[in-house]
Order: sequence, then C-alpha cells, then structure tokens
Amino acid sequence: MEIFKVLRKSDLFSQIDDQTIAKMINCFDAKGVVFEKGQQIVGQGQEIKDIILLAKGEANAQNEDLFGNISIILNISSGDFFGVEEAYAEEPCYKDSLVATEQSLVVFFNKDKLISPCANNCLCHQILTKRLVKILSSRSLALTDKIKHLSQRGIKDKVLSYLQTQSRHANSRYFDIPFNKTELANYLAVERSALSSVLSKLKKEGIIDFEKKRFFLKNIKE
Amino acid sequence: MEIFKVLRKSDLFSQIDDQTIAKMINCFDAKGVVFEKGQQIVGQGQEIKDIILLAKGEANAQNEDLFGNISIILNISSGDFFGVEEAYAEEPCYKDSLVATEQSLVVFFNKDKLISPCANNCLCHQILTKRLVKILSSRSLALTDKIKHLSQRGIKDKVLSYLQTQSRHANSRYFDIPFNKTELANYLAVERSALSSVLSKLKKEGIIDFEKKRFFLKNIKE
DNA sequence: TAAGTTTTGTTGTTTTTTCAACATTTTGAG
DNA sequence: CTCAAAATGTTGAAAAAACAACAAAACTTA
Repeated sequence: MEIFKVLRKSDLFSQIDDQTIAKMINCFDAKGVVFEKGQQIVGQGQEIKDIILLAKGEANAQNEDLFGNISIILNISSGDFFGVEEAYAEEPCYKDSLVATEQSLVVFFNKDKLISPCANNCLCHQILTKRLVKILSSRSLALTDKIKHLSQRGIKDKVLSYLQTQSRHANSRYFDIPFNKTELANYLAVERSALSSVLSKLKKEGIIDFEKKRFFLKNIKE
Repeated sequence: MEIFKVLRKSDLFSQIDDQTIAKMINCFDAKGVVFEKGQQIVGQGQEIKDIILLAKGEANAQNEDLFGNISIILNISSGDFFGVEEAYAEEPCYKDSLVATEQSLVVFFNKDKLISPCANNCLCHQILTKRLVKILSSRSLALTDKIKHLSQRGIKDKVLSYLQTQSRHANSRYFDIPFNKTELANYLAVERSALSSVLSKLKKEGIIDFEKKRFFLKNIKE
C-alpha cells in the first residue's frame, strides 16, 4: 500500500518496519484522505478528534483573530504533524485552521487511541510516545530560537540574531538559509523593503555577505 | 525526606505516590543541590549531562550572544524544568545558562538514565515520558502564542493580540494577567513607555480598560 | 508614619520602520 | 527563447517606536 511509503518518510514512522506500521495504523485507527488545493482540512476552534499527518502535499496553519485578520502561522510540509500539541496538552479545540495549499494526502490518527494504551498493550504507544517527545522537543527549541530573534528591537538585530543561529547550526560562517528574502522578512515579521535595505547596509559594512540563499557572517567576537 | 514534598509539587511527580517517587529518584540518579543567589547552575554551551528541576527558588535562563549582550530568555520558577528540550532533541549542549536569582534547591536528573529504559524495565520511564509529552506540548503552545503576539507589526496589535489570548483563556472579557506593565513590555519586547501610552490610548477609546493587573477587553466582533 | 524604592504615565526629540512606488533582476512556463 | 510573474533593491515621505527625562502614584519596610 502506498501509505506505507508515505508514512516511512515522516519522523514518527521512519525506520519502523512495515509490520509494526501496519499494527500502528490499526491501533490508531488511521485514515487517509485526499484534499484539493484550497480545501480546509480542519477548522480553528473545531473539537480535536484526530492528530493529523500531512503525508503528501502542503498546507498552511492559519489563524483568524477577533478582527477577522487571517495570518499564516506555519507552513506545514510533507511529513509534518498538526494538532499534536493541542491533543497532548488536553486542549479541547484546534488553535488554528489547516488549509491545503495544494493537493494533499492527509492521514488522521484517532487522538484517544493514540493517547491511551490500547487493550492488547502493544508496543506502539511506547515507540510513539518516545518519538513524540523528540519531535516536540525539537519544535520547542526552534520556537525558542524564533522568539529570541523576534525579541530583538531593531531589524538589524533581528536579522543578525537569526544569521548567528543559522551560522552556529551549520557550524560555519558560510551557510544556506531555507528562505528567500521575502520569506525571511515574513519570518522575522518585518517589512520586506526595510529588511532589504538593512541587508544591503550590513553588506556594505562588511559584516555580512550574501548571494541568493547563501550567506556569510563575519565572526564578531575575538 | 523533604525532597518528596518538593517533588510532589512539580508537574512531573504530582499525584505519584512516595514509593514510586523513591524508585524514580533512584532510577534517574537524582541529586539535590542548593545554589545561592547569583550562582550559575549550568552554563551556556556546557555539555548536557542532566535535566534540571528547579525544586525551590527562582532562576533565570540567560543567553549571551556573539556581541556579549546578555538577555533573559525565561524566568524559571519553582517546579519548572530546564534542559528537557535539549536533552530529548539530542542536542549536545545547553542553549542558555541557568542562574539562580535567589537561594534555590535544584534537582539534577541524569539525562541518560532518564532517556533510556533501565535494566529492570520499571514503569518509571513510561510514566515520565507520558508526562513529559504533556509538559512539552503545553510549553510549545505557549511559545506559539507568544510568537503570534510578537509577529504583530505595531505595539497596539501586539498588546491586543496578547489580551485576546488571555481573555479567551480566562473565558471572560474580564481577566487578570500575570505581569505588571514593566514585565508586559518586556514580554512583548517593546519599550515600556511606548506600551504605556498605547494602553492609555486604547483605554480612552474604550477598547480596553484596566486597573493594576486586571483587564477588560471589549468584544470587537459582532 | 515617613522615607526610599518601584511602578506607572506623560511628553518631546530622535531614530527607525513602514508604506508606496518604481526599476532591475531572476525565475519559470510554454 | 520569450514573455509574464515573482523576487529584489532603492528611495523619499509618513507613521510609529525608541529613547530620555521627569513627575506622580503605589508599594515597602524600617
């Protein structure tokens, strides 16, 4: 079945043999559904019944505030999960909507079956929970990094904070970032044009250099 | 032993009987240490050997950037953990330093013993992992909320985004926030005086009202 | 209660960011 | 290759935020 190939690509099921995956699919009452571009997969405020794996395709986590402004919280790509935090933090509803931005294969896992150990006391839950802890931890670290950047006062400080993290992560003063400039502006929550001029200035000053998505960050210390 | 009383207050050990806690202490090689105000508990970049529970007292998670600027990332209070994300995401080092802001009792849990199931295959790890998932999920949701606020362009939007969340959380248009105005400015990463004048303006416009830490948010929709 | 400290609000100046508009370059589809 | 669309850089005017400085209010605590 194609779903096996797809599941094996997600963090949650990688390096687990097909037999075990089959057991898990059964155990967690997994159901695959195809959504077309633009369709809503789940709605903000909707009661949580499933944890969602975006097995194939792309979707946006969107949030609508009291004024009706819609903002894109997160871009969900193939292999990502949605609703895990809400489910395990015992929140009743999804915090955001999930909308397909292209044709997508979505797998729904029954939340209750996922959370409580099943009758036959299989290993599924142990394996799963252990992996979840790692996924959640990594996500938490990424979020903390982003907060660190966003908390900087000026655009210059924001972008340098971001580049430092990327540089440190790549363990080199030369590194690629996963965004183009427009996306970077969006990530750092600043005006694209302002970001552009700040980058130009930093380049002139010799503090950074860049070309497309490749950056160089001068080592400030020492 | 006093440590039992203290542990029972943390999310990780609440509602677990003393006998099991005793087993866990043994299982995870837990060690309690007292730190004085101003002392560093662990340092940024230091190799992770333990997950840390601040059993009593208060501490700050601090981050020093390449320019030498120190910023307070998080205030850790009694019952909070430090280093969980790094440990489970398999990062080699602590991202931040932890510094006691008052006399504190700190419990160190051996990271490796915590993560891998022990020889006698006790229930400790299952209980623990399950609780961790919940703790991590809640933390992740809180971080996502904060990012949502910080991503708003103006101070006015930032503070309204924050108040909306608080209001929704309290399920009432009247609610208390956990910050005074100075702390709120710090949380939203804006100038205190600017926040103050924005709040005044919103109050004049009748959109919000406040008195000390108690707020009222007018329902904008409908 | 009195004195000192912290919190809060206000205001004017300076700096920074946003906004809008446009030119140039790059990318991608056909 | 060609054309349209998207991404990028630049600039000047308008708006907003940071900054600095101060006064009033609230809260400690001796």
